[in-house]
Amino acid sequence: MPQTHLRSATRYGNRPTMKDVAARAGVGLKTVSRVVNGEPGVTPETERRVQEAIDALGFRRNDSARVLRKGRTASIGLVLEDLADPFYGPLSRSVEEVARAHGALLINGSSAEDPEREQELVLALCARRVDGLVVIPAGDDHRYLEPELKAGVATVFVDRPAGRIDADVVLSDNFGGARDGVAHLIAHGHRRIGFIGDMPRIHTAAERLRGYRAAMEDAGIPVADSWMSLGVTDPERVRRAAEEMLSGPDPVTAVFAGNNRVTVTVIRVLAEQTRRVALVGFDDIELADLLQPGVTVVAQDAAEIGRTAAERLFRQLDGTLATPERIELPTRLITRGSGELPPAD
Amino acid sequence: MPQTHLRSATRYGNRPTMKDVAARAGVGLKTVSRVVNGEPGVTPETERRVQEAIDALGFRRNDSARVLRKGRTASIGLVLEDLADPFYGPLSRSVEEVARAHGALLINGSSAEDPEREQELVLALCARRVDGLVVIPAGDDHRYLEPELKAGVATVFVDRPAGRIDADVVLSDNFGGARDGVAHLIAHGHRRIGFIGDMPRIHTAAERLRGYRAAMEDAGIPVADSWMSLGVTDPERVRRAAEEMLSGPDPVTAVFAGNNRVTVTVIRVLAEQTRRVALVGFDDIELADLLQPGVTVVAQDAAEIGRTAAERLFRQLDGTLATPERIELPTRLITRGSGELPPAD
DNA sequence: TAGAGCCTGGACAACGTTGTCAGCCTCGGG
DNA sequence: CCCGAGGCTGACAACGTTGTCCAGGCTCTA
Repeated sequence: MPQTHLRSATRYGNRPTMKDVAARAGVGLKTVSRVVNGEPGVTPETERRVQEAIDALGFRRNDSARVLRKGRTASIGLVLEDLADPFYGPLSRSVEEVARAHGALLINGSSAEDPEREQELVLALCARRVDGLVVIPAGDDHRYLEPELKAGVATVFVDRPAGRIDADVVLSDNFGGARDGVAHLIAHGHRRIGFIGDMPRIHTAAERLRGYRAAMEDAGIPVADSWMSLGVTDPERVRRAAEEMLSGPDPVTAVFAGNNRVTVTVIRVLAEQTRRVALVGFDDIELADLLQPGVTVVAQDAAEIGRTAAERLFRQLDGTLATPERIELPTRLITRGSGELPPAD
Repeated sequence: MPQTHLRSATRYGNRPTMKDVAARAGVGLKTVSRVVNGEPGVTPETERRVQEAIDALGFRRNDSARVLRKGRTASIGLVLEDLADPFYGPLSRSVEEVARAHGALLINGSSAEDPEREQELVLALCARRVDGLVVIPAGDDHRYLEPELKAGVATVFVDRPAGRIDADVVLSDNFGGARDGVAHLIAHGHRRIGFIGDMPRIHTAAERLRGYRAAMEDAGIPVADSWMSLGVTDPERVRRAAEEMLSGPDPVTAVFAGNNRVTVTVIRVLAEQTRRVALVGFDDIELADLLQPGVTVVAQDAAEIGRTAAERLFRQLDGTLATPERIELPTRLITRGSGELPPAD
């Protein structure tokens, strides 16, 4: 009995289909479809019978089949670095809100900062025929997306620009934010200011470093190599880097931390110091105002970034958008104490 | 020209199909399918030709069609309360890790603690024919899931049990955790201990309240009504509640905070007090160790909860699982200072 | 050298839905 | 009373893929 075999091999649990509903209600297939989709042209009486059959059988429309027929999936993909990072929670949430407002579901995945995994994820999402993609890129070459773009998959990059393709990107003014943060320290009398950041191959890290250098140069302060630590990322190495620049021959009186994880580690190190060292961090951290002293930060608005990106995505889908653009959102310096400490030699 | 009209109405951007690839490679449709899926029985030479055509056309398999044919979607749904809540980031991430290990994608949505929205989301996921669901319930009646369960959708509830249906659930030992936390305060000499928690209709909140009462009763301490604040959830009201129990006629010397949001607000309130008030919070919070004093908490392992739930989900899908079970994970008391303060009257 | 068996490739149906179109039935007007 | 219009309804094909099954060509052995 090939029929039976086929069913057991390809299905598990037998879900009722429109055909089953039609049979039970004694109507045609298409009539069921009309009722399910709220299309006009069905007698109230017929509709009632169909609805009854639907409820009795526990019918649920199969959206895979629907998608196959209609072309659009009403779902968008979000590829980010790590959902466990507090920066991405609100971002993801705001993207979801916008998607919901457009009747779309959100599928997401974490790249774990691995370019290969990013590509794998993005292509899996494309295979699901998501209507659009919001990508926080891990890699720096996105030419693999060209066929998708050509096929009409709306795409917006977030936090960092796409590599080697022309696409929308929404990001913070990393350069300006870092420059302002460092300038803030300079304004409070600091001259020996340390910088701890991620690998400069990451766009945001490079921009923030550039901001640091610009602020120093604007103030006419030459930067010692020992003040900069680039590419350290795990807490242990950040800790060592911080300790070194605090105890070297030319010790810093203030530190600019390149991202939230670095900031947290630096706070721990500073808490152990007897000397009061000023600190400004990029990215806000929770409870920053409750620490002693409060932590001064350059804050990005993750929710706003996500919202902007998602809205742009749907405008691409509406077709009301023309050429790719780069949208830079301002950052905000939040003073809470740690950045206003005077230099202590 | 109905053909043209159909295409423009249902598709946007023309994606190549296996048929197109087959035509270009000069082979049959099924041969392309074999190459795409790595099935055996294709000459290396033929495979090369097919692969070339795939690359040239930028072909990407349409998983909607595949799903329609195969029955399984290799995707699971996660419905949680709010991705922006720091508890759910790690949870979501660990569910995703497990899904990835099983070759599945994760679709997620936030219910915003609204039962209707939860149902809407869950049903949308079912319409997508997700293979399984991990749900952090907002509502307390999940009978609407019965047809889905019967149809074989694997389902695991997290953090709170399902309402009115029999399903797997993975949660923390909320009762035991709260009891231990309060007992810890009692052990440090406190007798007037406040409790601030969410609405008792939420299972976790009710259990934690029960733990509080049990610890007090075990110690033979009668509880004054003015020590308990139930159902407050927004920061402003939590603040008022905390201030009241601190300044009443029978002021508390310690507070047990029922969840992380409450804890944060209580910390702010206590920081303004001259008197030293002890605090133990349910749920860990970031940087809790850097505050003065460090915040003692009853910690849940969000990642472990997510992992456990997801693994159980896939075991349901393997068919290696029989009856629904309730899995309770232990909590961990982390002492950091605030819970060890002596009573100060 | 013939027959058996294997390997490769392709034709075809089916998955569940929706768009198209044609047929039926009813109702109102001539 | 008949005809046309318009409202309901259902038959059918198509979306892109995969499972089944068969044909044809090859190799290997007796």
